[in-house]
Amino acid sequence: MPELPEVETIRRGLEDKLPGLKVEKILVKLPKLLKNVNSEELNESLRGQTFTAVRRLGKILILDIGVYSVLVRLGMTGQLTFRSSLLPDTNEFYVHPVTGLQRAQGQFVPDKHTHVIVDLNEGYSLCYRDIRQFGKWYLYKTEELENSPELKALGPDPFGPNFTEDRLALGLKKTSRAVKTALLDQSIVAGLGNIYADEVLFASRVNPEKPAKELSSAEIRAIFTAIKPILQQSINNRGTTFSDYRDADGNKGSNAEQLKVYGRGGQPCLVCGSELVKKTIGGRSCVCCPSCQVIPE
DNA sequence: CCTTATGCCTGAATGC
DNA sequence: TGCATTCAGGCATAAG
Repeated sequence: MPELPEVETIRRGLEDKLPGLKVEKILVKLPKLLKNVNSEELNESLRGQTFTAVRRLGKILILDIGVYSVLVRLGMTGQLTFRSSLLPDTNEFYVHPVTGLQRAQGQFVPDKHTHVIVDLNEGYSLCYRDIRQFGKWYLYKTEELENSPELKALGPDPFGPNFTEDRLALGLKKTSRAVKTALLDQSIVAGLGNIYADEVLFASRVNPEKPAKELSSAEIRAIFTAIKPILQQSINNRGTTFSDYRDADGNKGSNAEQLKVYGRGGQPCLVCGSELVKKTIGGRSCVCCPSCQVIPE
């Protein structure tokens, strides 16, 4: 599932390729994906416009195109890949003789789960594939972006200037929900999903079930201190691929092998050897160590 | 205002 | 073998 590191990896991949290219036509095969615009309006607004930048806030991808910005939420299984129609649909590693564009093994090929194809000039295209169809697209004028409900609802991005220990403490101290649930709340901190929330809580040795408002200053400091390094490590590894996540070139990330708790329920804790426990907190699965993640002094 | 539950979705894994 | 059930979870929305 694409969380901050996965979305950032996709962003970096697209940033290398999209700026300067023009939108020629957008084919939307799953209309419900578009939340505040229809297919016709999307085409009328963006046709002939040029990509200028690719940004990210939390798990939201922002494609700046002319005076417009497209917000993309990848949901659970969304994939956004850049491809060239000049390349054959094979799974072989391939370098195009003219463009030099590399096509890695396993790169995405359009299928029944491909819901949007953005045709660009130069024979390129941007493809959106989403098996579970939880993704959402929005269209705004860039100047109106800051007033969009989707961005206004976001708390600080961990790599942004507003992410401070005090700000995190403020968010956590106001809710009685389990700290695990609070870390998944995008209005408290934007970008954590189930994988990295579990990893952060393990690294900070905090009990995921502890009500957020009862956290000590030391626990909040530990959580704050853990967040950026864990996300940065995953970005360095190009994200975590369990099943569906792919980067902008269609490649998997390699961070799964670095995970300490997520996906390791029933296996031994890498710190103390205790059996890691999988439980449900706030309706979401959670893996933690019953002996490491006690309430520390 | 707050928290919890539900529905959206498909495919892999499991059960009989 | 095949069919039904369960699970995965980001997030909007309904319900409590």
